[in-house]
Amino acid sequence: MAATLKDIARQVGVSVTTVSRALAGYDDVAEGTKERIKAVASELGYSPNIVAQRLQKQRTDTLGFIMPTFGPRFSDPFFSEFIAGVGNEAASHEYDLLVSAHAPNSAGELKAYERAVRRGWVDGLIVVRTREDDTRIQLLCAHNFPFVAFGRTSDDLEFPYVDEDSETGMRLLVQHLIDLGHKRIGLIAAPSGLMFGRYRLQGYYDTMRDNNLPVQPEWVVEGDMTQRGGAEAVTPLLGINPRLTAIIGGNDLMAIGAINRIQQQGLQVGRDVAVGGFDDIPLAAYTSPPLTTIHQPIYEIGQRTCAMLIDVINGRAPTTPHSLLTPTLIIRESSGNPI
Amino acid sequence: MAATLKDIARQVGVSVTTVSRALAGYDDVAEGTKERIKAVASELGYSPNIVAQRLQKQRTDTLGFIMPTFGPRFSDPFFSEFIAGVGNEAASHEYDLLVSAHAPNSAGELKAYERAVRRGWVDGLIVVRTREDDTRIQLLCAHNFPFVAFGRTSDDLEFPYVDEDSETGMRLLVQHLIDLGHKRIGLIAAPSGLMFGRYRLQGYYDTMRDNNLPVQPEWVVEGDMTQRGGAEAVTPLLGINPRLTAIIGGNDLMAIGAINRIQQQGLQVGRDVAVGGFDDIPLAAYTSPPLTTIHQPIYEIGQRTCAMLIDVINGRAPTTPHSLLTPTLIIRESSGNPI
DNA sequence: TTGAAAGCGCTAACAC
DNA sequence: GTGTTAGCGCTTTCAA
Repeated sequence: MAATLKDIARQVGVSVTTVSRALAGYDDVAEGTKERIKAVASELGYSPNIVAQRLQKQRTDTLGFIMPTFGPRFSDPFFSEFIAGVGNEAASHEYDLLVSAHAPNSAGELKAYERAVRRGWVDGLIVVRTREDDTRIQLLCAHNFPFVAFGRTSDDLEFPYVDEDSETGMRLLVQHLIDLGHKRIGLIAAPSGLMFGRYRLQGYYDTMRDNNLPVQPEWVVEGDMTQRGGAEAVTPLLGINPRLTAIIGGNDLMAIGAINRIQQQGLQVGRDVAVGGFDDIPLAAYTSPPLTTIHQPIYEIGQRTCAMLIDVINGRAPTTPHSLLTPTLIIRESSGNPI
Repeated sequence: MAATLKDIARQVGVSVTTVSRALAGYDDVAEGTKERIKAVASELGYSPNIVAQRLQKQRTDTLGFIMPTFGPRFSDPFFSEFIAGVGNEAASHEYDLLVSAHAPNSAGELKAYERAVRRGWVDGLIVVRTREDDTRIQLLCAHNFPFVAFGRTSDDLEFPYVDEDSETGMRLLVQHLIDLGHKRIGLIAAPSGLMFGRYRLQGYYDTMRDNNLPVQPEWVVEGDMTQRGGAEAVTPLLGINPRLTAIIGGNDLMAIGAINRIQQQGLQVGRDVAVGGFDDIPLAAYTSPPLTTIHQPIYEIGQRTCAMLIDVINGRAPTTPHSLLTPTLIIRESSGNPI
């Protein structure tokens, strides 16, 4: 099959060692030999066997990413953009990216992490969608395994992370709605246990309180982060009397589901009910009406997380082990005019 | 760091070979020895070094997937769902999935394929979004490297693929619109060069012709597969006089962009202009109005492609080396009522 | 300037 | 039953 150092050595008539050194560009190889070796190497279409290199170097130059995915028909734009960011950054440092998927909190998920830690198939891991009491992170910390998280946790473990300031993001959005005159604002929250959901929830409560707007418990409903979940969650919210004048989706997907259901009920989004989202997925600009939302630079976050991980792996202390990005408010039509 | 066979061997007082065999479950190891070895192994938290195993076995148990992605802010639901399908199938066969991303037709892309072929870091590759005159496939065929494509090509190379029957899919959609009374139907086509775009285009032309409906050249405009592309492409289409009564997006993303732009022009989708898409991404059911489209089971396609690749790698001839899936028409509101 | 030898961790053919 | 030996392809001392 593929040519090896041995093949080249035989053909040129030198030792494997010399070939290795010639190709590695050491300058203790005679010019002539080097030339011949290089010629034969390219003639044979040689490239080093990466597995052998890795065994010898005792590192894999591979990063792992275990996607926490619900069900099969899963299609969260977050992941494709995040992977693109991580992947491109990894590639630019000559790292590969190993991807797998497991349902969050499942036995399979934790096993995948354990295997990653023990079997030395990746040099480090990227963890996303952190959870309160996150067993993945506890495991990684306990084993002192290199990783960087996108998101924080509630316990007091010390680890490097990148996160967006969801709380501030949500404050921007809620305040925007309040400034438009809304007082009864509902929220479709992320499933409890997810850290970012918690921050978003906090931002919602705090902003309402700061504006002296009491929140009724039934104004907050949990959704499963999908359009369908958003649509289903909005039904009870619309049944509330007096009617809510605004509804926030804990992410854009749920906001889009909510818009759909609101319209099905014969109400007009942006006039009868204002809607806001969170994430600013590419589609958000193209819904009808276009979605007011909070923008997070997912692609850049992916890059940054990846760069940080590579630093960690190479024993370089990241310049900023905890980086918190401030999201921005994108006002479109779904939040409507002042009332 | 991680425990090795040698560590266990030393501690138990046997040879590395015996340990290897005991752990592999061979029955030519004395019960007592086996017991002790297993005990020490688990005590030490041993798991085999995967890189060493791979070097020795001369296979990586890893599949490669190089995503053809345009620009950074890229977020095609197709990919996340496809990866999930491939990844889960791979995992169930104990294969890993290595993912990277390159712009289609870029130099970097082809290099990535060359490296994959030469460096033995993956046992096989998955190729998607096949193109006419596809250099990736030519390369893979020339090197006899195991791969399976999602999509066909225009040349007569023989290779295993899974594909959806885009032509039939498009026929279903166009006929549906014609049955509703439409005669002037525009199309936002996929970029030329993409095989699936070609089939879809063909399905469009054929169905129009079969219904004796002449097509004006300006009815067909190319878009770049994104919402933005769809929105931009729709502008010239709307300028046509007499106005088109229906517009088809070459994929759902473009259809969604088209809907957006049509509405911005003050026209009502499903009444003034019917719109159809292609793919049935999860969001399609939640646009306003919900999108009439052609459903393809991306997740299953991913699984199937992956399963086929694993067969190929293991020298099993796939039962069906060319599998063509028939898509189905999903009628929602964007195509409107009969006119 | 070059080569022999060892070793990364594992498996397997072949003795004992 | 168990150990010895060799080898996967590569890098890296250390001697020549």
